[in-house]
Amino acid sequence: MAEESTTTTSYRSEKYNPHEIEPKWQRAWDERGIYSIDLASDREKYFFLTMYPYPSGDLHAGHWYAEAPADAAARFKRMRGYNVLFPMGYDAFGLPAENAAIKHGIHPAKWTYKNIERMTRQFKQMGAMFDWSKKIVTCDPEYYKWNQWFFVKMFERGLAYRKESYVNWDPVDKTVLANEQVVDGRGERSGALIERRLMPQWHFKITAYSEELLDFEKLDWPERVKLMQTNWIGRSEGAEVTFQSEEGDDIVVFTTRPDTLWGASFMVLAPEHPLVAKLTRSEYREGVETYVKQTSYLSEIDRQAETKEKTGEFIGAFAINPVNQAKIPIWIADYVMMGYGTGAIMAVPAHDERDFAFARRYDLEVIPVIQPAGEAFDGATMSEAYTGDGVMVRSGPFDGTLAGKEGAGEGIQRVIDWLERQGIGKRRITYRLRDWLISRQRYWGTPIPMLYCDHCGVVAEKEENLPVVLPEDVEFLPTGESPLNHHQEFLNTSCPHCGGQAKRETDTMDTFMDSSWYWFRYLSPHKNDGPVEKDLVRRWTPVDTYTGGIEHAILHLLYARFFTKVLRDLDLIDMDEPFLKLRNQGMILGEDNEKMSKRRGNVVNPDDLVASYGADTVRAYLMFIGPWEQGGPWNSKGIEGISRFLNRVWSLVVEPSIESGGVDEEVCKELRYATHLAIKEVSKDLEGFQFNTAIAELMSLTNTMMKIKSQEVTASAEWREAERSLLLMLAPITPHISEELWERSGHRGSIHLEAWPDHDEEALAQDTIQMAVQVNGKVRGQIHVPQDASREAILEIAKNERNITRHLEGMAMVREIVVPGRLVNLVVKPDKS
RNA sequence: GCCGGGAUGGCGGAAUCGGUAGACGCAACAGACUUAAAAUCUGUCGCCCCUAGGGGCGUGCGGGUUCAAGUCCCGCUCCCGGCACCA
Repeated sequence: MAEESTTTTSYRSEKYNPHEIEPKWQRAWDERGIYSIDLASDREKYFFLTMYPYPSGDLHAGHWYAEAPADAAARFKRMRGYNVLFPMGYDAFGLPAENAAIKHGIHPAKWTYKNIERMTRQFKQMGAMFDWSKKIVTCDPEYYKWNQWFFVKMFERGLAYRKESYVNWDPVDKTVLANEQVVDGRGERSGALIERRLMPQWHFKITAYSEELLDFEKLDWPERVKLMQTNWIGRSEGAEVTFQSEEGDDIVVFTTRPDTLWGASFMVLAPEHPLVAKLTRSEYREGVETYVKQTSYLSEIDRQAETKEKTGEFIGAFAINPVNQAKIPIWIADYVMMGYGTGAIMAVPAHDERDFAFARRYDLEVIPVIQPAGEAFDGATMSEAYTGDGVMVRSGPFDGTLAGKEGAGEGIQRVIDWLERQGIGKRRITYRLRDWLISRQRYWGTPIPMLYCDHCGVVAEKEENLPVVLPEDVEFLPTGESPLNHHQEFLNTSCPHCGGQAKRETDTMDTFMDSSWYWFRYLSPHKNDGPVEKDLVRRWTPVDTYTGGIEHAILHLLYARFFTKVLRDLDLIDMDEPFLKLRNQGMILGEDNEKMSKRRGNVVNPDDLVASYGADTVRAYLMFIGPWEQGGPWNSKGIEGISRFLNRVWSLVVEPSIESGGVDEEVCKELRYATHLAIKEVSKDLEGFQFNTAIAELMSLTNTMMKIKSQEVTASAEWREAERSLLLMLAPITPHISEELWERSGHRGSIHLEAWPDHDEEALAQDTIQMAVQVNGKVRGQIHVPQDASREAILEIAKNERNITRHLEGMAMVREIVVPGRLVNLVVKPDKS
């Protein structure tokens, strides 16, 4: 840096130099420990949580966008007097580490910890107030031990179980993939066509909590997130009805439209339905088996992709409709899913679009049984299914009953009651939600602490033997197969019950397990006699505010809610919900308004930005760009504006005023008004995560101060108040420059330990107010009236305004509207007299 | 297909218990400072008409309610997100 020949002998440079002050204050804060939290303090707690990142290796613009504004919001809470816990950690298990191992021959652990170190350093450059003494790293045995402990507890309670399940199998990488890792039917990594395979897999019984998970009563969450979860859980009310095959086998179907039972003209079973093999007649067996085989090859994704054409196969058998003894053909078709309801449906083509399409394709009967007024359906000529309300017809005892899903639900309820009385059906609620498949055929994850003993069967590892440590001396095969399958020492062990030979489970847990309870662990990251510290949990949770990306609206947030309820039922905690308030930030886009990607070359690198502008400018610009929930495109010119703003604040405080203008009482009063208006607005904005408007307000206050700055004014109490307030309000947003200027303007102690300023409503009272005057709804002039002017007085002044008088000429008054503090509207019409 | 969210200057965005549209910033233009440029400061800045005082139009499109509509209602268009044969 070039030496400037300044006249001052001071050690400090008079120009704003973030590269000098930012590292200086980061060190000072660290040394003084101003952000280390006392969890036992009596002050009111506030748990501010942001979603911990995956340690990919570099803090990118998206991380900054997620964390810097969250840091500002957390700092604001702290200045408001709360004892704020704002922790950070790493979601450190997962596929990329394993891929790096296969590709570059570096061990996942080494790769991960190296990344964590680098990212932590980058986080510190941001100037965030994370208390790093609470850091957790999920791939550390002291963390994942408790994943295993929970797993065993859940196994003991029947909440973790093993069953055959269809999975996305990547034949090249020889592993199961999550649905998100399958793109257009191909493996994300290998590009291979994904197959559907039936494999024994561990599951968590999240469906046991379906109903409770639909209750968002206590939560201040975005509507769309609640809605997405509600849709995902997919509750449907209806009935189970038992049909019978001609041979007397019970075939149970689920329907939400029992009022259409009399219109069932065929039945469809899922190809995997257990009765298919038994019911199929020999002359149809070949066709049916071919069809079943075909569908089994299709992954669920392929099966869903073919939404247009419905296919199926008649199995040669018939079922008896219990409501009218009608004999209807039984088909199999892949549009019926084994995983939902009972895997069997009664098909009512007249009143269901899918059944209708199927019926027309295979020329099956269509029997209308719901008839809206003024129409007469004919099954043979109907061109589409009728799904609306109407009167039941051809429905035996129910003819004439109003039925349907929309308004008149009466028919449905009455039919269900009747079915129950007849003993052929019962009321039933089904959910779309499936149990959580937690097995992953991977290395870099928490080992599932289960064993397979020749004598005792499936047994859980003993608590004192936990953690089941992931062996480090493994060899990664280019096939992508988990090295645990070949690690003899890990694989072969003894049964904790009988002591005999046993094999370990080699699957590891889905990483969503780690993130389902991590926030509890921040309270006692190194506790070794239990997963959580009960006293601290009672005192500090639930989390008051949780922030993160909308992409976790369903999975992570639903799993975390489920886990909280499980922990409650295990008597570990006493709350129902983990996160009281949720806010989602949007996505920061490239300058071309597209998602940032290396391929597009529109990536902005925060390290470079910090190098040219300093962290404070980057923080503030990310907050200024637009509404936080909305995200938006980066603008390399836009950040210049913030840079200018901070330079203006700097010179406002540091540079002496050369002008002299005399103290004007009016000017001081206006300054006080501007200060208190800013305090009021900025407080409101930060409370509501409106960082962009908060900064706009601070800019306005700065502009006002710049305009009136003079030797005399800067000596006034109003100026000192304005300057002090400005710095205090900037502190959460731009912590370094605020601290530096706080010190330079003669304050002692850290600004970050100061209280947030309060506004004085009296300072906002004005003697005269400006009002717009409209004539017939168009603004024609402005008037100034005393604060307490009466309606009559206001009208008097309005009518005498020059331009208004002109517009009133030759007009007759129809109506006079006065909106206090806002405007006057004079409604007139041409005077005919 | 179904369910959400959105559309405001050249650009990012303000303003929604209906009450002066365009705060704040970017870009642009003009001026001051400078030999010059950069930086900085001052001013202009929705479109159109007008010599001025002013006036017309304007928040995706078409209607409506109202003294008053970016905001409420009805009908569309386009964009973004979620779910996708869930019986």
